[in-house]
Amino acid sequence: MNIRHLRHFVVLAETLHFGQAAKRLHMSQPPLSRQIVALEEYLGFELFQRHSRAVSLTPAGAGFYQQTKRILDELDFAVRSAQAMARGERGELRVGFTMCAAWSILPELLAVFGEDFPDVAVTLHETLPRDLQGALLSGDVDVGISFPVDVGNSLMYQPLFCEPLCAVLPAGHTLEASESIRAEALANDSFITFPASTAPELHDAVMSCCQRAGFTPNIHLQTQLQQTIVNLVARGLGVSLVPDSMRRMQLQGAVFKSLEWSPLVEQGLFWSANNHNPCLAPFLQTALKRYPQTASA
Amino acid sequence: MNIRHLRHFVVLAETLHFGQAAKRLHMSQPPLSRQIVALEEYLGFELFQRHSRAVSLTPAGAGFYQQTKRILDELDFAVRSAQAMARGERGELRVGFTMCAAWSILPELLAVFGEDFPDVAVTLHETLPRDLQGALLSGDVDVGISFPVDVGNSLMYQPLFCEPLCAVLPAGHTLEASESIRAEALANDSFITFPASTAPELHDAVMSCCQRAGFTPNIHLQTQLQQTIVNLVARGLGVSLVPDSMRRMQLQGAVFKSLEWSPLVEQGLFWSANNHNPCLAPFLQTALKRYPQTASA
DNA sequence: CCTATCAATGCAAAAGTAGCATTAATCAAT
DNA sequence: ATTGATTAATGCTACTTTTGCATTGATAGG
Repeated sequence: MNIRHLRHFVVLAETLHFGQAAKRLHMSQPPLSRQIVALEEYLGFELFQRHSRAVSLTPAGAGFYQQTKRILDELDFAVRSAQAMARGERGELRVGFTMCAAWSILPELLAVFGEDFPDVAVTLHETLPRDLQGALLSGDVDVGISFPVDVGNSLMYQPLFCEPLCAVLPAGHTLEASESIRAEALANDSFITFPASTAPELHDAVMSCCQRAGFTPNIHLQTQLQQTIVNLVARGLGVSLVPDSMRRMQLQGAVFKSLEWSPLVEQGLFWSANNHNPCLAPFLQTALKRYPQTASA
Repeated sequence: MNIRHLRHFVVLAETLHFGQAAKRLHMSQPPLSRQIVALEEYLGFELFQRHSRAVSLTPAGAGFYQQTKRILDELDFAVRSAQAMARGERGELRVGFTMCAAWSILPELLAVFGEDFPDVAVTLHETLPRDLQGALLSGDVDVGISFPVDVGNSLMYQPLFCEPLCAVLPAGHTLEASESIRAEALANDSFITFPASTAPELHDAVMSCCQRAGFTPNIHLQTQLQQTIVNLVARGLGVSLVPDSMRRMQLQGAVFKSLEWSPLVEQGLFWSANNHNPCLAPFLQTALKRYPQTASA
């Protein structure tokens, strides 16, 4: 039994005329007759009743027609669906990201990707920057969004987005009224930061910002997440320099101030060169389309 | 694309080893390789990743595997189901029957048939004896259960069951206490009968019963159905002779009495010789098995 | 560096499938 | 009743596909 046999059978069942069915199948009538006979012999029962001048379905043939038509449709759908999966237009994509990405580019990336590829199911995984590399290499996630971290040779990186730092102060701070401030003005404040190992690149940016302003920050408290830092600042426990996108976190008691000068902090996409999830390429492409890279580092 | 391609693909997707898959498919390894390549070329994407020493499914291949496996299972089921339909073990059977059959052999026939052929959906159609022939010839029903009526040449008949008549009297009738009665005793009662055209054979039986007893029944009321006759008798409107199986109609006010002599009334199966419903033969066979015919007219 | 394992390829035989021409059967119109 | 037209089946040959055997190519492990 062949798919062709079945397709021929379906057409014949619909036309009930060997000649016309053969025409619709772009073949001559004799082979169609033979195909049907062969199918009947394989199945072990008659599909059609050959009356003198007319052809009609037997009851079993009619039942088989309904099933066969449905199954052929499902097969066609399965083929198209698998082809879409191969093109990455359909499937699953697991995205690992840092909290900072969640406050900056992640929502926009997901919105744009979801518009272009509505049939890709995206699973989100909050990840600390230092865990991202392992998650990518072990295959737990397909793509990561984070500050640049040390990449092994099988990990790829594509920068997407740069933003300055901004200062976050507790309400009532002497600088609350200023439009924008200089980092120097915070030289005597107590700082809330995070361990260098959590996000080296961002840590470097904060430190270089202070160094350029001629002071070493007076570190009072350390935590992991930027959003925790903002929370602590809001409770009056110190000041900090955080990525500008953290402004979106509108928290009573926390005031964000632009810096007159700040290094740029970069975020981008990481992925494993060994990952063959076909949804990965479309995601990278969509991300680049949304955040075009003018030739820079 | 061929069903064989798909079956080969499914086995390979399960073994992930060309050699073992080929063995399970009772073929050698090279044609299997070629089949898979051909399938991949037809589909337009890779189903498997060929690593140095291992074979693994691509994401699209994994999706296609699930669909394909399900579809092949459905196809196998459709084939078996259609084969069962061709054998008459599955399908639909429309049974036309008279009210008298409903009171006598129909329930037993349906019970026996339902046990042997649980997957045949039986549709019941109450029919007046005179309408049965038309329903059979037009294909509205597949088989009829009735008294023998005039059969055309394309209508087949198989007798199944014979039963005597019995008398039905209103409660309080002078014969109420008798164990069994002679028809002569009803010579002066007013009779409730039915038109000869409704069921000629049964009508003949009633008339011949009275004739043999030496009287012509004094017909007071006529209706179509035996059950209506019994109802009218129960309301004291007369007496009647009805098939013995009508005793099952236990109606207050109606008393059934055996006759010391009665002609036998026959019921049997009718069907059209042109009807090719495969469920018909199993039904006839089951009926004959339940009501075996000792060689008689 | 060699060997074992596994998938791919070359090639010839076999099987299956197609089309053309023709036959067989039956209905419709003389 | 006879003829003609229509429709499905059959005979036959050419072509395509599929198979198995033998072999090659590639790679991981000893």
